Amino acid sequence: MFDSKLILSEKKISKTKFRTDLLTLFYNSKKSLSVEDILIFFNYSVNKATVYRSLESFESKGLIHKVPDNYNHKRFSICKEINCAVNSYDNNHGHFICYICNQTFCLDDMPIPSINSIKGYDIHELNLTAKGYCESCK
Amino acid sequence: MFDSKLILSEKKISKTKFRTDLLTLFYNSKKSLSVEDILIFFNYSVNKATVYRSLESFESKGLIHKVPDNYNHKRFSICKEINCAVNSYDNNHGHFICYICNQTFCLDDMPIPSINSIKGYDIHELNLTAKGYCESCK
DNA sequence: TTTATAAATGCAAACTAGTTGCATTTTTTT
DNA sequence: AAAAAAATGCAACTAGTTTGCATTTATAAA
Repeated sequence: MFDSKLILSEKKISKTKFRTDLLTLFYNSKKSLSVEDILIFFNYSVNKATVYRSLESFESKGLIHKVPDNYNHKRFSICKEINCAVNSYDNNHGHFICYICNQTFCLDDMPIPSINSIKGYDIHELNLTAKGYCESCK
Repeated sequence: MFDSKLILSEKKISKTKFRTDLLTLFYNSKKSLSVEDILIFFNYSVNKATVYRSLESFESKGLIHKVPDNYNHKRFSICKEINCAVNSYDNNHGHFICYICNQTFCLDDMPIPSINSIKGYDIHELNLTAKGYCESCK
């Protein structure tokens, strides 16, 4: 299992009640989370600026990674790897966004092809995003 | 060559001076265009609301297609196919965004693998976006 | 060509996600 | 227990985008 407080310690992030609960929420959630999802979960008892700042902290320490979102809003998933690539979409796998529920899923089974360059472009990152109907919505 | 007025007629879009010039700009541009790019080109002589509404019109008629943007701003390219998939990124090819100039290029040479489903997800669209350094910036 | 109908435009105001400054509180370090 | 550092709440702000409405321009009908 995971121990949110221990993980926050290791990453040198202050163990406030909110950040501990937020990290636990990420570990327990099978879904990616938007700022709105988080505010709803905490019944708007936390300030949105705090949410944004916590997410930025978690992301910069490699605890969570950005995932694409149908509305181009900020959305994150827990990193399955110990240390995620910082400040970019996790580039190990593709993502899937459902037309109906707008949920973003990590497709661990869909590895991204490794292409280093094409027609003169020097490629450093490659993101693969699928859209359609997820298991519960189709 | 192309005839912007004829194309607007075919798509049943009013042939105003601005829309004709805008479509011509798209046809002449090797680059994708953001709202800001367009405002600059027209020296801010057109209202931004008009730009947004024209882009929406062009996109819904399949004349232009959305491309990914480093800042999540609206950005479009002319459709090379006669009828683009409406209201989505053109899904025939990948896109490349340059770290330096933030320009988005269509990678016609990078076809997107055809995957219909994976692990229970019903895939209807697949977008591939690369980032790195473009020819002029590297 | 004139008339009427529909679509496009400009402007200002509104909307919304996200950010920032600052005073206060909480956590960590010593 | 005291000092230093980090996190929080709040309000104000930013910037891209959208909307309502009156006016102008383009299209279709007579």
